[in-house]
Amino acid sequence: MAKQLLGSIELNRVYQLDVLEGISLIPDKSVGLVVTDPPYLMNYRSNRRVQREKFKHIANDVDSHDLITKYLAECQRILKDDTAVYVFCSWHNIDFFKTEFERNFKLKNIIVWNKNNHGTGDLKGSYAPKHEFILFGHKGRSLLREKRIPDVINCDKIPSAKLTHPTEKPTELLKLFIRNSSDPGDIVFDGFAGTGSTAVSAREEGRNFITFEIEPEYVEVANKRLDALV
Amino acid sequence: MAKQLLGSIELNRVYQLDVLEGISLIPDKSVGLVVTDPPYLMNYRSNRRVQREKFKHIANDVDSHDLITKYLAECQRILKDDTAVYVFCSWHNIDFFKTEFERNFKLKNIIVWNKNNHGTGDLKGSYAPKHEFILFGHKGRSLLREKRIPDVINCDKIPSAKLTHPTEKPTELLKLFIRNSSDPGDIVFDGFAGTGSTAVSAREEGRNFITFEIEPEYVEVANKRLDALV
DNA sequence: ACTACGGTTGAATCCTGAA
DNA sequence: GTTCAGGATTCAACCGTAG
Repeated sequence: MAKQLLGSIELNRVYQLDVLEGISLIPDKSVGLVVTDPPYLMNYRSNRRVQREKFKHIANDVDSHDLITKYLAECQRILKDDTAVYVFCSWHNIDFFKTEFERNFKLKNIIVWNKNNHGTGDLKGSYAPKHEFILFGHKGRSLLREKRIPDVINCDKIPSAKLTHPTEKPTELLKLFIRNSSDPGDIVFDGFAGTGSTAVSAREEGRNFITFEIEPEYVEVANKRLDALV
Repeated sequence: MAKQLLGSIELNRVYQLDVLEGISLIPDKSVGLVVTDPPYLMNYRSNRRVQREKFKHIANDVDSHDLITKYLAECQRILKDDTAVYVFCSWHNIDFFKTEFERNFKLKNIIVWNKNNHGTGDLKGSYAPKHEFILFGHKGRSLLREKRIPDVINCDKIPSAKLTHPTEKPTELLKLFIRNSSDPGDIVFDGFAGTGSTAVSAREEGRNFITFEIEPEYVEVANKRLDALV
């Protein structure tokens, strides 16, 4: 297949690049959808030694507020008019993420991803954590393609034995967002690619993608996942 | 039954009073739990004419940020040490409510109330609204009484034909919170009583309550609901 | 195609001890 | 004192296997 270019960026690759460096190469108003899972800024540390030893620490997971601010502004810049944005986050920093999101986009929903299992946490003093949030909004006005879906979505998380990244999101969920807010051939962007779940989802739904990931190990895994699709 | 007093406040009544006026009468560190459903600050107006004509406009529903700020500080003052707080809110102002909540309490969860039916809203451009949030936290450290419950709670909303107040919450949900974070005989506080759902729930769970409501019509309904219990 | 049962897990938090 | 890192702890829900 011939290489497709957008400015100096080649489509349908997982670039090993710092997110702000990479995104600066993308022209204004050129991508059709953003689906992204940035660091939650909560200094995540898995409870399980197996997980701790299996994965690197998550890059930029603390004190990266400024990175998120700049990232969202850049997402706004590169999106075409009348497009959609999906940003994963947890309740711990929902106030910060919502504020930054609303600087750039019209927030339409805080979607709740209701997971099958609940986590650990403060077992005696708190409810069992079972959800994550997805900020959903528009640049301009974007119509949903699928029939109406509620803002609480039940979706199994990936069994830990199959995880390739500590915070990997199910492609089932990502593909739902991609189908619902883009058309075949559109360019989907994710600046925090991890092991490429957004890229894989975009490919499987017949969309193009531009993705960056800073960790070389994850880039390698992402490319293997993509190669396995062909 | 003999009247019980807390300072100059009589327990187990729905007072027709401005919330800040009323709460100022409550002594420091005297109540055991706060479960409250303040105005969401979103200029609520039902889409349905039937609903619009059935209910008065919600008092204090816009430009009451300062009221919420003062209210939460007062809730902090009147709570005993090592107690819990539940504050309903919607995603539209979750950033403001979270910030104000965290000024006064340790936020432990953002509980998602997953309603059975979804609402209307922007049919083509947004996901169907199906949830509300409840900020849950501690003053000091409060242990939950029931076995572990996830932070996504499925609970039917009250059918609109049976609503006595436009934003009435199901007692099933309120009673769950009351059982989980207080003991029989404790005083449950709600400064935005509406038609007395928190009062009814507290009574049914064998707790005492202190509640205020500014709208005389709703106070009357609340008292009828309470009388019907005896 | 069922249920029963034991093993595993979790974007976590608490607690302890060191710096 | 205070912060910080690392190990221990916890249990409802899910998974796989066996019956």
